[in-house]
Parts: sequence; structure tokens; C-alpha cells
Amino acid sequence: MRHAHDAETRERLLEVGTRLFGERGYFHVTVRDICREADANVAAVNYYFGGKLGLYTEIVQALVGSMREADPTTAAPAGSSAEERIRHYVRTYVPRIAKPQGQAVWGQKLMGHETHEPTPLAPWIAEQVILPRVRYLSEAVAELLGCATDDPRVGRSVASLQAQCLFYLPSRFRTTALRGWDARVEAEVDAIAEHIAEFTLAGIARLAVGGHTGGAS
Amino acid sequence: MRHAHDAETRERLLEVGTRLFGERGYFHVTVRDICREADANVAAVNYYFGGKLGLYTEIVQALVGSMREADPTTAAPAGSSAEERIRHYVRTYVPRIAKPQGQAVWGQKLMGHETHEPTPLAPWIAEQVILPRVRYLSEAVAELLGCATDDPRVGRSVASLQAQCLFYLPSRFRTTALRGWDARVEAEVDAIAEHIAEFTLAGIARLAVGGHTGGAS
DNA sequence: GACTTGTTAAAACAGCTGTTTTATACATCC
DNA sequence: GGATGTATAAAACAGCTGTTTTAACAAGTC
Repeated sequence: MRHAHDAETRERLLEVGTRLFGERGYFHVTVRDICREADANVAAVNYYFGGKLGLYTEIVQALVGSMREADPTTAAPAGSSAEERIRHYVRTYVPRIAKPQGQAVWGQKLMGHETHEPTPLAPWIAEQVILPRVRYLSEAVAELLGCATDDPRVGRSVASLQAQCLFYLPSRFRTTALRGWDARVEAEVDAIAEHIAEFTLAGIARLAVGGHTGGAS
Repeated sequence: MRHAHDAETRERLLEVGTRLFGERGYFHVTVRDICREADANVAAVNYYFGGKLGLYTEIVQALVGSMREADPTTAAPAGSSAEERIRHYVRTYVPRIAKPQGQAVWGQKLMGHETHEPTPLAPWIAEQVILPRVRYLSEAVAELLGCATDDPRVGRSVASLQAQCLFYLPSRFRTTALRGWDARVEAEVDAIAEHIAEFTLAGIARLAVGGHTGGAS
């Protein structure tokens, strides 16, 4: 097994760590879990990464990087209308959230864990992943409403859209407590995405008609 | 020994436990934390409740009970229309979620924790709290759509509505990573509730026009 | 008095946590 | 060859976890 200048161990720790942190979140994974599955010694994590948080940091940075590359906000056809951009966002984002594949799985799941048990990296993650997304969506919504991006209706509509998408993040609760949820969602992802897009655009359209900003109507 | 302050320790454990479990979730609270704040011995939890899970169970049962009493689905004026019922639901539910007060705080927060780190009680909680709510909303939405409650559009619309409401559950992530989020939400709860109601009703209205069930358009 | 019963207190328990230490291989360079 | 540096392994570390044990205390009953 041993010796030979493998960078293999370090690599295996990253692989296994990515999967386990994604599955259970930072606090529910032990260094020993990772080392056992990676066929490495308990001390290996400290040797290569200076500690559990060091390993986690490197993993998160890699995942955030790959998530930014495949950002649904950068892939929209140039010159497309605001409505098209929103549809495109939902159509690519929802399937990625609901039944993620490859690397993206762990990135999405890890975001979910950070949501409810933030690590010291949470603020950085928010800045890297959330804010660009919010800015992009805000512009599209503001365009549809014909108002500035700091109009209260914009932020609330973006929240409504994002809330609907994130609702389909696989959650331990729905998996364990609502039998059949995961299977149904997975089978209907595309229809769900269409629903969210249609639902959201209708909501925005009504806000555009109403026009007010505060407690409208 | 039947003195007046007989049940005091037991009571204090329940009080402190409710608060701490609500704040941090089951797994992030230690028996020692509770006992320290309750001025009780470490062994007290086992003495009165048979263990940490026993204490948690009793707390959850009480909270679920109080949540069912104050259920927004039972308070709607009799004979009101489906649209009125939905508006009423959102108007009472969102403020309760976003800036909960009294006992309700911990009930809502605890639900949030169960979502991402379910305890053995999760299935029971789902059955007691989630399902009645879904059934109630499904009926109202089906009425608006003029279709059966098992129409795919119904479940998806209920999910869209519920997702928007739950989005405003105070989350550790948004509190720590998005400065100013909590304050803004708290100041604008009522406007946000109006937004969600309007947004949702518009979405449902469009689905009613479209009419299809699968990947509509 | 002794006995029981309900409650509290302190200590100890075994188990797991992240981390550190110590030792031992191997490879490379001088 | 010996020194140096890298990588692994095993053990030990101090700290915390939920739980259990043991003992003490107070009050009511005989």
C-alpha cells in the first residue's frame, strides 16, 4: 500500500470529504469517518490540511468554483428578453437542485447544510454564490416590472422565485418523513420547473399591473 | 414530598430545553447546557425524562399541541371563499414564521431544525403539522383551479405557496451571512405577506387559464 | 428511633471528538 | 554511506458527549 510519491492520499481525502460533507454537513462528519473511507490514517487530515476546517475550506472553495463556472446566470443566450432569462434560469437551476448529478450534487447539498448550520465559511459562500445570483435575477425582474432594482417588489419577487426553487432541494426531512416525495420530484422535475417559471412570471406580471410598492392594493 | 416547589426543577428543564432546542436544534444542545441554565444537576434530565430524547419528545409534543391549537387553517372565517382563505392563511402564517412571539417562536424554529437534521420524531411531526396544512391548502387551491385535489397543479401550487412562506423562517445562514436581512424582514413582514398572497394568487390564476396538467404551456 | 419515598448532588462511566505526538518506513540529495 | 525531507502508522492526548452510579438529604409513616 504505501510509499511511492503518491499524492493519492491527499486526493482521496478530498474526494471522500466532498461526498461526506455534502451528504451530512460539516458538523455531522468526523475526521475518522473520512479517513476510514479514504483508507488513510486519522492524522492524515491534519498533515495535509492542518485540520478538519482546513480540509473543508479547500473542498468548499473547489465546489464554489465549479458552481460559479456552471452558473445558470451566465449561460443565458445573449440578448434574450427578461422573461426568457428567467425561464432559462429556472429550467436549468431546478433540475440541478432537485436531482443534481456529478460534482454539482455536493455543491448544492452543501449549500443546504450551510443554510441551517453555517460554518465560518458561510459569509464567504454567500458572497460568492448567492449575491451574484440575486443581482442577476433582480435585473431581470426589474426589467419586467419597469422599475429600479432597489424597488421593494424586486427583492420580494426574487425571494419568491428563489424560495420556490430551493424548496426542491433534497432535504433529510422530506426524505425521511414524507414517503414518496423524492421519487415524485425526481420524476417530474421538468414539469415542476415549468410550473415555477409560469407561476413566477404570472406573479411578477400582476405586480407590474398593481404598481405600488409598500402594502399594495 | 409534595411541596409547592415540587415540580420546579422538572418545569425549569422543560422551559430551558424548549428555548435551547428551538435555538440550536436537538443535536447542537447538550444535556449539560440545559442543566446549567436550569440550575439543575446533570442527572436531572435522566431522572425526569429518561434521557435527552425523552425530554425532547415531551417538549415537541407540547409545541406541536400549541401549534395545532393556533393553526392558521382553523381560524379562517366560515364560509369564506378560497381566495379569502388563502389570503388569511398567508397573512397569519408569514408573520408567525418571520417574527414569531411567545411559545410559537420555538415551535417554528424547531420545525426548521427538524427540516435539515431530522430526529426520530420527524415523521410524527410531519403527520401532525404538515399534512393537515397541505390538505387545507390543497382544497382551497383546487377550488380556485376548478379541479380535483389530486391534480398535479394543486400540489405544485401548494408547494410554491408554502415555499415562499417558509423562506422567511429565520435561518442561521441568512442571519450570519446576509447582514441586515433579519431587520428588513421584520420591518416589512406585513408587506411581504401581502406580496406572497398576491404573487401566489396570480400564479394560480394563470394555471387556471392554461388548464393543462403536465408540462403545460 | 428506623423505613420508605422523592429529589438532588457529585463523581465516575464508556464512548466519541479533533488534534498531537512518537515512531517508522521510504526517497532523494550530498 | 549518511543526512534530510516526506509520508504513513499507531498511540496517546485532552475535551466533551449522554448516561449511570453512589451517596446524601429532606419529609412523611410506622
